[in-house]
Amino acid sequence: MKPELTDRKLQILAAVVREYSETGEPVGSKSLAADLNLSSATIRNEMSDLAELGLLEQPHTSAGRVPTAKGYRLYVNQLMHRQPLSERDKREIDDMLPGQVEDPGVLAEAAARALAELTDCAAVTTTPADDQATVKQVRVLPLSRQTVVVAALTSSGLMKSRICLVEGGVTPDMLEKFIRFAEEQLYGLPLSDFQQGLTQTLAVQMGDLSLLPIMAALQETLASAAQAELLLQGQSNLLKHRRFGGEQAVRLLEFLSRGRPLLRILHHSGEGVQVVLGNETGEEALEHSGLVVSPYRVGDREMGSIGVIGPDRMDYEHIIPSLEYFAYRIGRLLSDALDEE
Amino acid sequence: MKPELTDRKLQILAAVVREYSETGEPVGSKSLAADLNLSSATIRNEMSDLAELGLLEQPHTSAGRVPTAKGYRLYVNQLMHRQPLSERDKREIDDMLPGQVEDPGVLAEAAARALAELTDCAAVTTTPADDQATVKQVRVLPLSRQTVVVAALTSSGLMKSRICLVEGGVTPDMLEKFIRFAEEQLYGLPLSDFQQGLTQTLAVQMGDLSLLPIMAALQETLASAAQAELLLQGQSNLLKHRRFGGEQAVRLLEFLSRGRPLLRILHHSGEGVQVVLGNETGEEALEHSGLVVSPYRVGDREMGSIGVIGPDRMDYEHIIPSLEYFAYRIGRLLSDALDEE
DNA sequence: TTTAGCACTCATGCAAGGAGAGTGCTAATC
DNA sequence: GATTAGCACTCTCCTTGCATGAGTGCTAAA
Repeated sequence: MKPELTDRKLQILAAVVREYSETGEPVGSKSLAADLNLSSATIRNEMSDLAELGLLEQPHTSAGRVPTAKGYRLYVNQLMHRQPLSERDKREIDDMLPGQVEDPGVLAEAAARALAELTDCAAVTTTPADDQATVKQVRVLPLSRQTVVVAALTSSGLMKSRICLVEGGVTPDMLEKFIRFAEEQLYGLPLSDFQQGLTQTLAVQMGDLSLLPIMAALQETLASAAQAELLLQGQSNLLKHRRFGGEQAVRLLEFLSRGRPLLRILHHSGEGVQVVLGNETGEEALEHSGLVVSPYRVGDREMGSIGVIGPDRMDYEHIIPSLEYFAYRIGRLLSDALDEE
Repeated sequence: MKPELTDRKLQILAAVVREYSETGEPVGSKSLAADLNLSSATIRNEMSDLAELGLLEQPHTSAGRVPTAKGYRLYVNQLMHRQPLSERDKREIDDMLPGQVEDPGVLAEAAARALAELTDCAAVTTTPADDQATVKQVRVLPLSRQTVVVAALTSSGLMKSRICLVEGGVTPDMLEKFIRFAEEQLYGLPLSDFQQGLTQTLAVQMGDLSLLPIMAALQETLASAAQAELLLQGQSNLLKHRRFGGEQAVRLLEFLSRGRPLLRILHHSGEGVQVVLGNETGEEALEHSGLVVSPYRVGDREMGSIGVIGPDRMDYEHIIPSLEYFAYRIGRLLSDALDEE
């Protein structure tokens, strides 16, 4: 039958996790004896119990102990206490971000770059995307004889555009008609309305099939405005961590560059800062790695995510508050740009 | 005194390069004997001469020979004959690229991704950027109480925008005034005029300092439109090549993500497809790697570059024609979008 | 319940030895 | 005079054996 999970056992687990995070080596009983005022033998007994509980494991018979995923999870959820960010740290982060948002994509990229540098891990952000945002402005600009550029601005401050080929050219008449239609019928509609191909319907409604290609381009533009893009930085940092050797590194980088599966993980994590252990995702490529993820929001609307990807034994106590601050700061900057309080 | 560089020596050099490219192992005299209808002893003599000429070298006394940078350069310049691309290959490439340009950035990214996948190396493209392109259209769209979005379209089909904070808000009057000014004074000017901060001058010319922030945003927008962006794909492919182990891989990836130095290399390479050997660049991070680079053009104007980054012993004979075709195709697609012939 | 002591288990590092690949040189051959 | 066969020599790489040391589990004493 299972041993009981006493308070002291938890303390020992925490100590093992901390030491293991620092050194990356299995931790033995002796190295903890001093810290905890107990003999190594006592600790050995306790560790043996912890192993039985599935919280620690041994790489081989005569090595020290290493926390299991379950052990780590327990630590992260209950044992860890976050190290608050100093004012200095905050200022450092502020300095790495733009003072105001000139372009949401640029902001997201700067944030990812800063976060990667700060944590020595890979960092990922999504560009702000909100399919509840609405169509704010639409413009159609002639580019060449047979092409126009369709541009759309959303209420979330995102500007997107598409080049659109119109066989036979475009007359000023057509443009005006299109713009009028857009103003009357489309302004204020949420982007989510444009995910599916309702182009046809709209074109018919417009009563002019020659505008179909422009309508199609506009729809694609709006659809893409609702789509979050993934910005990845600091992949090379991952290689520095001994944890990712050979095969594993290739798999991990390849996974990250695939984009979609990573997006899914970002979306599925909940409210505030979340720790996701690689093993828990079922993704083979994420073995031995961990993510710390947080959404950022404008007002009470989730606009995107920011996250750190590193070895599962990264320094959560420090990274979590940093990430939290990043998310807060990004939200703040975006809100400022949109005049929202 | 130096041995003469006979025809047969060149043949042997070529054979060494080819075999080395395939296997990555130093190549011995025996393995070439069969191919060239000579005894291994003869080849040994010749190889010894080639070593004296600085074209081959030995990792250690009793290993086979490896081409030096000089040897590789000679091979690339004179000995290699490109393998023409099959129609099938061309179609495959066509299928991986969009059928028409909807957005230049998307095209560049798709090309990089396709190229990386095809070559199993890293690939890089720059977004089209031409500082001789001109200002085609300018728009200012109100976003919120205190912000507007300044958008600009260039003659090269690039649409860029910036969010711009205007303390105190913006009146329709101001907007109209600004647009009129832009239409009259700025349309047709080359982007290169906006690289330096001539904002002040223009604002004074405009006679209304309250428009200064908008003018500044416009200038930044136009400056950024002249700036090529770097799109990198397939970094993880590099790790698969045994050539990049440990330290070297970190340095290389880190170098790539730095961006600027890579841009410099892309810009400095000449007319058509160029092979750049890492050693020749003086960049330590590029040791053991090679680049194949080509500009792509619209009309006779260079708009950007596309390149492959891999181990210096990559398969140039195949990669060069592929890259050439990519460059041709990108140029073609862009030309189509701009109605140029 | 805690601790000291001890036998036991493995990973790791190092030295020695053998196998194999490839060379350079010399002398024979075409 | 160029080419080739033969051979001694040099190095790397792999294997094996052995010593070392960290760490454990168990038992018996405190």
